[in-house]
Amino acid sequence: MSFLVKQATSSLQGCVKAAMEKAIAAGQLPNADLPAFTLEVPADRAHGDWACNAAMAGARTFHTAPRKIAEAICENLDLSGTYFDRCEIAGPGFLNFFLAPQFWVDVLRDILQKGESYGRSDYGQGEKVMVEFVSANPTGPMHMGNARGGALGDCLAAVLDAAGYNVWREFLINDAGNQIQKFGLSLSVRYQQLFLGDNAPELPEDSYHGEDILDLAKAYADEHGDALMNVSEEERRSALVAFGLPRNIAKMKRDMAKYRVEYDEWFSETTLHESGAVRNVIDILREKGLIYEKDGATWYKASSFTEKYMKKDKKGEISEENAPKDEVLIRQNGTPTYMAADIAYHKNKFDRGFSRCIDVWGADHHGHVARMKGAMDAIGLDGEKLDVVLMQLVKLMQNGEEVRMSKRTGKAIQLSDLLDEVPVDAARFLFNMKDAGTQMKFDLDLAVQQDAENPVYYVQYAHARICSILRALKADGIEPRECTNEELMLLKEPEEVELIRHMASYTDEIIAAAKAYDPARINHYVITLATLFHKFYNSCRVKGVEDGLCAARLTLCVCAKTIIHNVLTMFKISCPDSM
RNA sequence: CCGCCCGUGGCGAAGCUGGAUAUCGCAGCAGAUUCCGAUUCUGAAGGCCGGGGGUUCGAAUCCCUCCGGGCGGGCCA
Repeated sequence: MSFLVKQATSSLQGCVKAAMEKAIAAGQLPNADLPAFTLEVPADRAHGDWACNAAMAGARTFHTAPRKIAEAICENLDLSGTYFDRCEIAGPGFLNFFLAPQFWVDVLRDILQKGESYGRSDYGQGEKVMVEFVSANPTGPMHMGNARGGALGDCLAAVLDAAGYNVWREFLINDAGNQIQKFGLSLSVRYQQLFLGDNAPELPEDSYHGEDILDLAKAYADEHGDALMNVSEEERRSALVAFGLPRNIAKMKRDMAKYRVEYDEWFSETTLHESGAVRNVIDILREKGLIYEKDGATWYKASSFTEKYMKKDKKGEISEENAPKDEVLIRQNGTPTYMAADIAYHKNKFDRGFSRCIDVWGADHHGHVARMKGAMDAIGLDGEKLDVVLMQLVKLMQNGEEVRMSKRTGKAIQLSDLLDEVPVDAARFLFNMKDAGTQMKFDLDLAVQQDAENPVYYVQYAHARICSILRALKADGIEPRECTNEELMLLKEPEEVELIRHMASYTDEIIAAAKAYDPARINHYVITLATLFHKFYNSCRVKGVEDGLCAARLTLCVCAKTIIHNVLTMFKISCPDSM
């Protein structure tokens, strides 16, 4: 089912078209193709509820001054059967349409009737989409970037769900490959250092220097003593990995749970190697003649596939410096690369029936995007169905200064540290304040602030305030009730109409956020909703006004409460009745 | 060198599938509560939308170029 705003817009679109055709038939406009035009909500309320640029857009094709066209359209306009009651011509030739009060009444009824499902739509037609996000390396603790990725990915998934997609949340556990080798090596060195002191080997530059590695080595030593000092290096590493990896993964799961992120699946990369899926994609590429051997390694002829997804210059070419390269899939030493595993992983996703896969990656992976999309084409899938949301990195700020985070120094700010200091509500809301592509600063001081400067409190306060009003009136024996049209039409103060207008656009806003993969839009939306409610509250009284108006305003409160509740619940943020 | 992202009042941001007088918050100034929660609201002040060029009826928005900041260009992931 379509929703009211959409209904209003499309009916208006039809009316304007019909009016132009009528004007042509009547000879008021020259016979020409109808221009493409848009309908939008003007910034200035004096310009009506909807504005149309058809007259200006048609100036060229009709060879007529915009205002004349506008007059011709206006004269032939039939608004009966729509929510609009009049049209004005303004400025250079804008057609400004004004909604009849019945529209606002129906918006309120719509919200009341849909309740918790208000905002949901069938835009996505139940299409199966996967959002893979965070997928942090299990060799160490999760950091601030993962905190942003977690909020972003989870909220994106929530928005897609509300927009009618069938959404699956997934975490890829990179429990295989090079970084696991490095993990084993690092653990082994730390373990030996516990027993050998200065005689122990040193930790190589490019291994993991974090404190967590030392902690794991100690934990092993506490439980099993020096048993691993007398075995081969290989055996020692694999024992330590077998000990450390499950602990790290369990910690990631605990952290994500605390962060209120629930995955449908934690997918293990190892299964791709064990099941032969990695070998399988290489075989597929080999059958297509896309594999060759060089320098003892196995290469995939990636360049022509990657090229399709790279930005071309004016001449439609890619500069030499940036020319796509072929990729190694199996190293000289016989181990598959991340590229090989990732191709297999994405094939696995599509094989599971997802028609669209969305990956949330750090911006430092952007070079990988064109390669992965190209690889999908190469194995006979469709790279266009893989969407990557690149997320810029986060700077943690405290006292106006950047708090450095570095895995190397071992003094990294971890996700679990953050969640000890900052309420989950605040973290989830603040990390979803900006579009993924924008660099962001996370202000620790603001996040723990319990006042209106902190947007999540501002929004929660609006909800608590509405609940308080409802309580106060209930104490007087007044409860929300069904209102007549006449009663609801008493809501005509500017603050009331602005509030309803904004509430009417909620479903649209969710769809827009889903289309743009930008859940932060909903945070902005709900902040504005809270602001408009506070403005209404300050200029219109609910309690103590005459019965019909009181009932209507109570309805308005219930509707605002419903939407704030729906947004906060969707984003897994608590929605207090009092604070 | 090449590529990706970003640049909007003192600070932080919204607006970016082109529309009318560029929006909001913070800091600072002036105000509002006998009354539903002041964690709120009202008003004034503050702008060559990084610079320049182009596209057109119209550009913060699209294109080119330059400047400034972040990130990347592995048989790392």
